[in-house]
Amino acid sequence: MTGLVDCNNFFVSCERTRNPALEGRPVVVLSNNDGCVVARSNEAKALGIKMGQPAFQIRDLIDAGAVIALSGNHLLYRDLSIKVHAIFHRYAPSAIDYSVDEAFLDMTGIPTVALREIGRNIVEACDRELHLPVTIGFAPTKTLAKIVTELCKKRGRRVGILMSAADAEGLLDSFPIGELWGIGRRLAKRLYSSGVYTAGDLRRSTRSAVRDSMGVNGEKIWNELNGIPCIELSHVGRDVQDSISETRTFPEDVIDFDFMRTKISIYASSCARRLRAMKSVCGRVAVFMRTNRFHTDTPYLRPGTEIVLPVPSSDTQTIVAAALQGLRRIWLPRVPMKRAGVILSDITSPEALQPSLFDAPSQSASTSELMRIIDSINTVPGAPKLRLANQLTDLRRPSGNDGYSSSFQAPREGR
DNA sequence: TCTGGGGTCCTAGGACCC
DNA sequence: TCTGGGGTCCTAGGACCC
Repeated sequence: MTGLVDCNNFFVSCERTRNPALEGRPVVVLSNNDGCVVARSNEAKALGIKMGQPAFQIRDLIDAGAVIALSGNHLLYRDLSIKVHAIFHRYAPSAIDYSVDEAFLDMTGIPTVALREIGRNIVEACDRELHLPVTIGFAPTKTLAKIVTELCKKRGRRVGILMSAADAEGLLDSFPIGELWGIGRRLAKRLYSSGVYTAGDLRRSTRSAVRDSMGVNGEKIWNELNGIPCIELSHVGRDVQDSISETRTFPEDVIDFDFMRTKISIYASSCARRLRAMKSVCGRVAVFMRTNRFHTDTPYLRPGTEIVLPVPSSDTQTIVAAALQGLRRIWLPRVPMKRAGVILSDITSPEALQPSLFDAPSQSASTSELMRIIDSINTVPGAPKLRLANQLTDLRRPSGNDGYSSSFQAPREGR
């Protein structure tokens, strides 16, 4: 058996731990730039507010006080995420952290009576210690556990158990295909057109038909619905990630190269700092820009490129230089850009590094020491105390919500 | 007028190897 | 005129998740 434990309306619940007045009221948490809804209380869901809905579409409700809209406080969410996962691990013999607010629990060999007991203990501990509501579903596979948890939430229950896939018939027929784990908007649309509307419909399809139309992932979902566990979470709990990125949508379109260069430099150095925190190096630095995809009167452009470093590195100066080299390559004069970002990939540990036969190692002992000292000074969250000079152009122009002071008066380039 | 951010995985096609 | 087969690796794009 597998358990899935999931925090209810996580970001909203986090806010409620700090402000009990939010209890029982329609609350949403908004994304960067207060752009769209990324978390909703049950009361907000009841008003018909959708996940990802643009904030301007519910502006009237907010202004009228019918909905409380909060900007995200991600330091708080991270802190509570760590604490709630610690509770999951305390009560489950083996837990795999799956997301900021979810974990899968390995319940192999646990008797049914103990399942319910463990489930209740976790729910009560999260309530008592953190005031965070959680829901738990147990089932023979991860996909079925996901379904059980979702149905529990809809029915206001906190613990649910599905002993075998054979018992799932009615459950699956009531579960819309578009809400199934692994089925997104595109696949759902295709499935509707072939007459598959529920998880039950999918399970009654033949394995080969599912394989042909949905590939290996579809086949895995089909297996899991039939009680055959086959989804491995290879990427979770891994010590190094595949990629590190920092990307932003700007409040206003950007045409100014200096402004864009400043932003790319800031994103790249932030990625480099996170890379060093993982004690890793990267071999590739990608940079991209996007025009506004909602403007139908102009073409949607998304130039991007990738720089391969001669020697993998975690040095801020090396990574920023590569990102800016990429930016110069893809820059389009006079084309307004709405979004941009930096992605580091080909991440390895420096010990595993194969040094180049002919080139001098790019990361000397002295730059490593410099980075160590800079990181130790920049430990406080928010705007770093020490940064590269090319991040110090005038930021009075559109700045986005990245923690950097917009009133900072800085020397122009060359000083 | 206003529309998020950080990830992973799969697939198809091209380049290349022996 | 006729021109192999079995692979790997890389990349871009698409799809998905929370």
